[in-house]
Amino acid sequence: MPRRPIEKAPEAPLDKTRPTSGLTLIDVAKVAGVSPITVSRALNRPELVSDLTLEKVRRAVALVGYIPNMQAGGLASKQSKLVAVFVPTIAHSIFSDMVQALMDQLGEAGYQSILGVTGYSLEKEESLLGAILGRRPDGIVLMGTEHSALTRQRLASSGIPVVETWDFCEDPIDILVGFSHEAVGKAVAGHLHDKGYRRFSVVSASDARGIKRCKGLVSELSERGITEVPQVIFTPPATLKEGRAGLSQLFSAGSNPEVVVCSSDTVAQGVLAEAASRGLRVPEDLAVMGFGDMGSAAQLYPALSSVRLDGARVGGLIAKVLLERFRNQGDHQAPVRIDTGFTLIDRVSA
Amino acid sequence: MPRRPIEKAPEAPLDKTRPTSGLTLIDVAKVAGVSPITVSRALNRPELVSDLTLEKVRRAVALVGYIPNMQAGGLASKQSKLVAVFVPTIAHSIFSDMVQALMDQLGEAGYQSILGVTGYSLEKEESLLGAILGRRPDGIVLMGTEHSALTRQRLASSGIPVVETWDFCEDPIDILVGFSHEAVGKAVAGHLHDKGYRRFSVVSASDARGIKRCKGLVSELSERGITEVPQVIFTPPATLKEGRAGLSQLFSAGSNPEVVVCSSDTVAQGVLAEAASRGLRVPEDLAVMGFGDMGSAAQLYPALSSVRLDGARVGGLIAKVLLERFRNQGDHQAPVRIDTGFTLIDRVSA
DNA sequence: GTAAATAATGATTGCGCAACCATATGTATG
DNA sequence: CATACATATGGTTGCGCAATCATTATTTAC
Repeated sequence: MPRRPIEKAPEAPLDKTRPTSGLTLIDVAKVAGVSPITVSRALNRPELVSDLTLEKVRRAVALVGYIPNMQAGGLASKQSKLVAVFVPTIAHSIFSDMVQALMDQLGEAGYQSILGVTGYSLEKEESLLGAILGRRPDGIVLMGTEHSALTRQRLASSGIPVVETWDFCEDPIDILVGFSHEAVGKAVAGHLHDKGYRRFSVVSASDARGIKRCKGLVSELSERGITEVPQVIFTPPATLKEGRAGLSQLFSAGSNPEVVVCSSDTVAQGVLAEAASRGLRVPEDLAVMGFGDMGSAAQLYPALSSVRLDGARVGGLIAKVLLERFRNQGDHQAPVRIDTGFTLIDRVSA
Repeated sequence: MPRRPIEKAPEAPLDKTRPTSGLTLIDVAKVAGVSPITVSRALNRPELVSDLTLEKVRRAVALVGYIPNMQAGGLASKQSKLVAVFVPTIAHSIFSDMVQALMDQLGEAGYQSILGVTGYSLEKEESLLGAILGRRPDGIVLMGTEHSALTRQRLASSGIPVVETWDFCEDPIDILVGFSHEAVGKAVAGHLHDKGYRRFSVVSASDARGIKRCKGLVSELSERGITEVPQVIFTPPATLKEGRAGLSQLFSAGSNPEVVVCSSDTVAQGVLAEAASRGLRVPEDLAVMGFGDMGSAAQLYPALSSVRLDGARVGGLIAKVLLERFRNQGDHQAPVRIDTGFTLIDRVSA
């Protein structure tokens, strides 16, 4: 192993700190007997290099165990190959299918994801953004369309492709891939009303999107002549516990609902559990409607009616749009607004 | 806003062609009227800079909206401030509390996390590692202690602090923070046996840790004279569906268990659902034991007995150990092996 | 009052890589 | 046979920053 004689420090301390990581293009180039830049090309644009050279380089890379330093590459090329993804939470989340699909597909294209957990707080989102912009991500994905003024301003002026998702609005920052929560609320109201339900109630988290769905529901019901909709609104995160407590609160407030519309399947599970513990039959005594159609909804007993969002599809769409943007950098980019829609899933519970 | 005319740059043309990302230390330095390196110091080691200068720099940073380029900083300082976290899945996962706590605490110390989703596959883990090592993370966190030979070799020779977690073994790569799954299996067996159960059965995912728990259970039962333990082993991911199917399979195979020990609370929920659909009373007709004590366990009806792992605490411990390592780089590092233990939670279901 | 220590700032260098341009070699075209 | 023209490779430069050393005020010690 060639030791580099340095002008000072004759007793160079054994660098046990960084064995493999000390390797550079130059080391590989020496072994392969080509110039460093040829090694770079062989790795990044192999079509520009002759088969013979390619083979030599590949052999050398494998021999010395070289792993390119993406920090250096990114600095030189101004591409980080990083996408920042902001989610409210990762625990038991309705977003996880979407995030997983997104990460998978970005990963296949050589992009890695850095996750920011905002805890449903716009302030947290803002401070996280400050930290993450330092990494110069090639793209940013945000849940929802509500952001602080500074967040919006920074994002807009950053020149980085931004995707807002899991909601819909008229004035997105950049790219929009999502669905209307008001429309979900209205659709649920219409569907349940058509099935004959009249005494509605809501147990919902107080996050922006839950509130929107609730408003949509109330508005549609009101058009159908129903104005009394008792609601229990709680602070996220949504857990079974909130669901159980929610139903209890409704009863103890004197409500006598036929159907409880919940802001998530998890909340609905809590309502189901509470109903079971009170000996209520579902849906005869009490109907329950979920949201999200997580895998569990179909498997519960009784099977939970819900609203399917197909997170994996949404995640895939986002990845596709982003990768498209990355490919045509500089070109004029047509604005992208995709409504991913939703599907009512009619099962036993409502 | 008091502007101080400095000896140079009277016509410093703020180039608005590049949004925010074009700004460098030099731009800030010009505005602040100091040298670039002083700006760097003011941001990274403010204690070395006079209050007056600090103020000038801060004002300039805010004025121009400068955000340091961490790629460049990392290249120069050989610190990425990045921690790679490998998880089998992020969806509805038992790991999410741990990951969230880990990310939170690392984030407070200025470290961001990059997530790798391995899908319970050692090959995927290996290929992801290849991609992620290119980022030169300052630390790596892995679920479990089973890894491919190449993964182990690469990690060991990378010189990067590695944490293996959520399991325990005798020969960790580097740092180990976890608990013994065999011990969990034995403890569950002992506990249920003491409560009087004799006809055991298992519904478990086939992941390495689930199998270990199963083995521990069987071994302890065998010491207590019980040799017949029907098992249903399925391929991850674990969902309610697997739980329902698992119980069905047990019955259709002619088993008549008193208690079903499950590899996760989610599976247990599935078993509960299947039991409910068959009109079985829990625990009178069939007892059910979960694993993980996710928030939902206590809220189910009937409340689910389980094994608590306290993921948040584990995540916090990992962050603490890692940050400690980062602080004392170069010094000799004592090996770290932490057994985080577990707690049996006795509720209604078993 | 001078030497020594401290505090505050600046100048230079190089981290590892890709963009850009320049330079060989061939290979078709008339 | 010369001009164009593609194919393959190398040289040089700079990305934005922090480490290292050098320098200048400012204070302290005796």
